[in-house]
Amino acid sequence: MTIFDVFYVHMSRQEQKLQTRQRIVDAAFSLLDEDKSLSAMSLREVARAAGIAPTSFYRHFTDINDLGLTLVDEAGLALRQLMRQARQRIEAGGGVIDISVDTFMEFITDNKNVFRLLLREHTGTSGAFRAAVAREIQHFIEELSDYIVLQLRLPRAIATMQAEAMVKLVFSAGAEALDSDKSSVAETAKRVKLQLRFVQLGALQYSLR
Amino acid sequence: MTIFDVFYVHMSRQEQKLQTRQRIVDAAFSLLDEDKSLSAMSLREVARAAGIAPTSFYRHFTDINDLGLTLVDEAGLALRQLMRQARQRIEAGGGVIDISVDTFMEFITDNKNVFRLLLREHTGTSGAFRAAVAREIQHFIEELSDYIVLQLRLPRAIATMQAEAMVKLVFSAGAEALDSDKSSVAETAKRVKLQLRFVQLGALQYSLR
DNA sequence: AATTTCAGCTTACAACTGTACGCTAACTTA
DNA sequence: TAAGTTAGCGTACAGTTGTAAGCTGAAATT
Repeated sequence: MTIFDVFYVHMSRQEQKLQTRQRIVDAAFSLLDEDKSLSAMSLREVARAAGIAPTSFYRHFTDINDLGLTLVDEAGLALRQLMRQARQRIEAGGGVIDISVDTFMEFITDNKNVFRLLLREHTGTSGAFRAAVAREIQHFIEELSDYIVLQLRLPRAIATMQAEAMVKLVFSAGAEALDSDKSSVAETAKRVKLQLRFVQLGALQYSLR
Repeated sequence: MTIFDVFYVHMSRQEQKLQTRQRIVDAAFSLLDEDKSLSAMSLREVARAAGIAPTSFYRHFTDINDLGLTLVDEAGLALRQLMRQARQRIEAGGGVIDISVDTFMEFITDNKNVFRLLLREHTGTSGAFRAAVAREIQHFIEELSDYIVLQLRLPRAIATMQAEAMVKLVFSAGAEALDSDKSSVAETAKRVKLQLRFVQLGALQYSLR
C-alpha cells in the first residue's frame, strides 16, 4: 500500500496494478526531457517519480529495458494515430504536404517527449531500441507509400523511395523543431515543405523519364 | 610518469603532455562504439582506457564535457576533409551523386565511431553537443550549397534547400549503414542515390516553374 | 472463515561514480 | 646547480546505482 491508496479505494487489485504501471510509464515519459535518455534513466529515478519503492518496479517490468520497449511501443502508437488524424484533415481539403507537415509539427509541439524518445533512441546506444524505433518508422513509411501509390498513381518502387525520403526529411525537421521556439518552428516547417515538394516533383519527373 | 614512459624518452615535457592528451582522445573515440554515448562515458573509464589515473584526466580537460566538445570538433574536421576528398574524386570524373555517396559510405565504414559520435550527439542529451554537431552539419550544407550554385547554376535560395535536403538524406542513410553489413550498405547507398536524384530533379524543375 | 496470492515496503550490499587532497619525481627555468 | 613547476599517482569519501532477501497486509480464492 502506498500514499496513493486514497486513489484506488474502489478498485480491484488488477486495476490497481494497472494504474501503478501506468504511473510508471507516465513518470518515465515525463523524465525523458531535454537532457535525459532511456539509457541514462535509472530504475530508482523512475520509481521515485512514480512514487513507489525501487524494488516494487520489478512487479511491473523485468528491466529498465522492458520499460523502454513499452515506451517505444506507446510512442509508435501515438505516431500511427497521428497519421490517421492527418488523413482525416486531408480529406477535409487542403494540400497534402501542407496538412501533413502542419499536423506533424503540432504533434511534436504537443508531445515533445514522445517524439524525443523516438528520435533519440533511433540513434541511441541500445541496438534493440534502435531496431524498435526503425520498425515504427518503417510502418510510417509504408503507410505513406500506400497513399502515394493510390493517390499519385506512381509505381510502387518509386513511391516507396519517395515516401522514405519524405519521412526522413520530416523527421529531420522535427528534430530541429524540438530545439526551436515557435517562430523558428514555422520557418523550419516552411523549408521542409519546399524540400518535400522537390522530392515529389522529382519522383514524378523520374517516373516519366 | 606512467608505464608509457618508454615511448616518450626523447620528448619535451610539452610534447609528452600533448601525446597523453591525444591518447585520451583516441581512447574516448575507441570507447564510443555501438553501445556507448558521450553522456554515458565516465571519466574513470576514459582514464582507464588511456592508461592514466582518473585524477590525471583533469590535467588535460576540465570536464568530460570539455573532452566531448573536443571530440565533436575532431569529428567535424574529419567530415570537412571528407568533402575535399569527394571534390577531388569528382574532378577526376564521375557522377556527382554517385561519387559523393560512395565517398561518404566509405568514410562511415572506415570511421564508424566518428560518424556515430556526430549522429548520436546530434540528437543527444546535451544541448551544447547538439548545437556543436548542428554547426558542423551546417558547414557541410553550406559547402554543398556553394557547389550547387556554381555547377548547377541554381538560385542560392533553392540551392540551399536542395543541399539541406541532400545532406539530411545522406546522413539518414549513413545512420542505417552503421547497423548494416556490407551488402546492405550497398543497397542503402543505391536507395539514397535515387532519392538524391529526386531532390535534384525536383529542385531543377521547381526553379524552372 | 481459512488460506493463498501478491503489490509494495524496508533493509542491505557491492559496484561504480566524480573529485578533493597531498605526494613524488622529472622537466624547465633562473 | 638550485629553485620552481607540473604531469601523474594513491588514497579517500560521499553519493548513486541495481537488485537480493524477507516482511506485511490487503485482496482473492477456496
